[in-house]
Amino acid sequence: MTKMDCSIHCQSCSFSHLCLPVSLNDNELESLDDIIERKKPLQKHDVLFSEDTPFKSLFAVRSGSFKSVIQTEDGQEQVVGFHLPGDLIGFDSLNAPTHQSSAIALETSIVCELPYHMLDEMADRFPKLRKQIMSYMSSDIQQKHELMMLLNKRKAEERLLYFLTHLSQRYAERGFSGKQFNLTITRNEIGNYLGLTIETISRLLTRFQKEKLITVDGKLIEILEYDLMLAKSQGLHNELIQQLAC
Amino acid sequence: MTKMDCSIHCQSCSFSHLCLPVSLNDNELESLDDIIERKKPLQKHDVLFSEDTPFKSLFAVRSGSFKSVIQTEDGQEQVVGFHLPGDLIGFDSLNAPTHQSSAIALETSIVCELPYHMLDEMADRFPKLRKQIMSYMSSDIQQKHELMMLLNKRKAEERLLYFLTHLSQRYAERGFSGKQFNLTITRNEIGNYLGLTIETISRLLTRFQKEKLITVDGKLIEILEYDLMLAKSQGLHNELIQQLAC
DNA sequence: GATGATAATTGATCCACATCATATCAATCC
DNA sequence: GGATTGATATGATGTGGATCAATTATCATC
Repeated sequence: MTKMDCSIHCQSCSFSHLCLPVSLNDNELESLDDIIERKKPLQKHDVLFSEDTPFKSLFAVRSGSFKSVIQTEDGQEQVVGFHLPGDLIGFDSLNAPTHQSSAIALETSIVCELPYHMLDEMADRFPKLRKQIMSYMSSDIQQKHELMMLLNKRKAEERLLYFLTHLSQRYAERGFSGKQFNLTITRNEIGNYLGLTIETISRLLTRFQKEKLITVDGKLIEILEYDLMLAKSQGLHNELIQQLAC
Repeated sequence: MTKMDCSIHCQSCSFSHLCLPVSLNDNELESLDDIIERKKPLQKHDVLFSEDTPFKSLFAVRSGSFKSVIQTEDGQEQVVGFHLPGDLIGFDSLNAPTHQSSAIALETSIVCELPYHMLDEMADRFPKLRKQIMSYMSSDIQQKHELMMLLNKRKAEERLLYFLTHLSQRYAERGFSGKQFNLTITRNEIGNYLGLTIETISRLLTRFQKEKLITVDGKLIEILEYDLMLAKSQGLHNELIQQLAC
């Protein structure tokens, strides 16, 4: 509260309904707000933290977007997540000395830093905060299960359709347009995440456009047939998809 | 404490060092022990809970083993995890009305039931317990990241070698032999988990045996070349593997 | 020990996607 | 403006593992 007035607060953040504040009362929220450190903006490709960075904080995305990547033993990269405003980053490293993944800005972005020792201490005082954190982690685990299914059972077309509809949904939840958005990630990163090559992503985007499911203009994507795309992404048979179209 | 004396306790459990008790003092442990409900043994194929079951408890494996599976939209099954003694099951459902996966016994097994509302309440009184739970969930997330990498970047041979060495390691941690063990899972379930077909698993096991990496006798596996298998599972090139062998 | 049912092996064929090879396009920098 | 670099597109070819098919173990039950 002794900070400069120009600093930004949870109270004024348009994504607080998706973030830790969601379950806190005014009093609790103020305590949380007090421990949060606002950082200066990161530029595209800036590394928020890497696997060498000592684990000291979680981060909440205030604006922009990030990817999380892990390094394989043989030096390759695996994208394990994309983060939009309101998302929390760092849950994979709570019991480790250093971060267990790297977080890299996909565009100019702002994060809120949550020093973990303070958050940890607050979690003991505010049961609701603890529950909220555990709730996030639980959803995270559940989503990874779905992703396992996607990678194991779905073919290229279905994976990319899932990715696009899921992203659309996340944008919509945040008050952005879910129908039209700029990809802040490259086709390479999408492919890496989905276990496909850039060529496959490129070919599929072209095909989806021919099929009038989406329009593509460089990084600008427009979703034309959300319901149909969602159905197709779930491997539903064509007959069933026909029914849906009626 | 008013339970029958014949009931089993955390204090006498040989896997407590891997389970929630690990960070608790005697007093705390007793409180935890008090809320735990011991259940009668489950038989092979018994369902501990399914996706219809209201979420009321976490479960700790006391003996035996389980698989976790999720149902896809189109009715297929996806195995998302295997659980050995000391493991906790149910972290994917903390904020849901019902379980988000099913847990099925792979052999005769015993679980300890941890009623979640009581565990939740205890987590507020015992910071160490809370930290322990969050620590588990964090590791869980981290492991799923590794799994994503495995599914996206590794070919069939590497995936199965990872599975075998990882399983070997987990058995060893629990005081079982890591060199020789009975698979409680079918080749079908291994394939399902690793995104491969049963035929591929079968062929690879035969090949590994010819290459003198393992011996296979039905469900009995013997690990002959752990280090080599681990190196191969990480996609290290043959030259490098040669060096390791020297 | 006969009888199904379930799990595992093994071979032959096929195909979805990777890989390889170029070409195009946009952005940035002298 | 031309050169350079990184992202994208698209065609030709190859292959790892799926799929299909048939056989053989293994296990449970009466």
